[in-house]
Amino acid sequence: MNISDVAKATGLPVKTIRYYEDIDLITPGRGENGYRRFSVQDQHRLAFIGRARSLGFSVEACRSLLLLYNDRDRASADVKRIAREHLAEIERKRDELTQMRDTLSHLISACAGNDRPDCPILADLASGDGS
Amino acid sequence: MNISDVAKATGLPVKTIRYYEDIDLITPGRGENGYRRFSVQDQHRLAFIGRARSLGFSVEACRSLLLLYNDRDRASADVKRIAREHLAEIERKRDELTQMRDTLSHLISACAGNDRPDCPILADLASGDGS
DNA sequence: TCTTGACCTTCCAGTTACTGGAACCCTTAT
DNA sequence: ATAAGGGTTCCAGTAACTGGAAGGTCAAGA
Repeated sequence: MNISDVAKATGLPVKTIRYYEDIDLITPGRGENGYRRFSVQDQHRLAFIGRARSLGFSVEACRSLLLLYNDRDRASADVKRIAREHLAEIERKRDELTQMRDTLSHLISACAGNDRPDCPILADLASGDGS
Repeated sequence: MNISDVAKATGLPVKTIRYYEDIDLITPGRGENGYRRFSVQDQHRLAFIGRARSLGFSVEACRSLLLLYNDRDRASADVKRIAREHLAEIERKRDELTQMRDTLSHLISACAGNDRPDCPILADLASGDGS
């Protein structure tokens, strides 16, 4: 399979797949013409990465997860630890966004949004009293 | 005021303040020794930026907000529009994180986390059936 | 006066995970 | 023969800093 076929199959952009090779997440073979040739394992690996990325795992976390995936002697505890750390980070970010959303929607609803200059949003940014 | 004083006053790192000068968000004066000298307005501007950033506004959005802030003829509608667009983006990201959190916490609770190799987290990443 | 330490300066490189584009080669069909 | 539509490499850019090196300045103490 050529790169665009795998791109279609995995939903990953061609550029991204080349990038993953660049950082040694995958090592597809090469044909005589120099084209990358993707095996079923390569595809599988890319799909794995794509799903891990869609869960927000960093590329380095994906690397660790792939190592564990290919390690028949792994302990599920190792996987769980990585996932837990990631979950904690997700929750931290989500809480941060929740806080932003609450503050911002509060300010937005207080703003007339007309052609007059007085604006509680700017007032808050200027004073920082958070009222 | 020197840069470290302003850093203390605004809570922004020294490096960040220099960076903001670099991208023309602020233009502090200079003393004879070449040191930056921050006026009260500079401080005010930096504090404004810091608060806008903490609400997740991009640096470019901060630039727009500062322009509106300094425009006595602004319409609050312009500010509100920027804030609304930003809020929509925040909500989109938050929803994405929520989705990730739900999936991930589901997988984590299904994983024994012991020294055995079988792991629903890896299984899901490999198969993508999302079960 | 000298020195020490804490400031300050600029400039360059690295971070994350791609993405766009240029310049060029290969294949297939007309 | 040529044109379209693959593929290749390499370089640069994104966002918003951050770290570090090399070096100038300032205030205080011996």
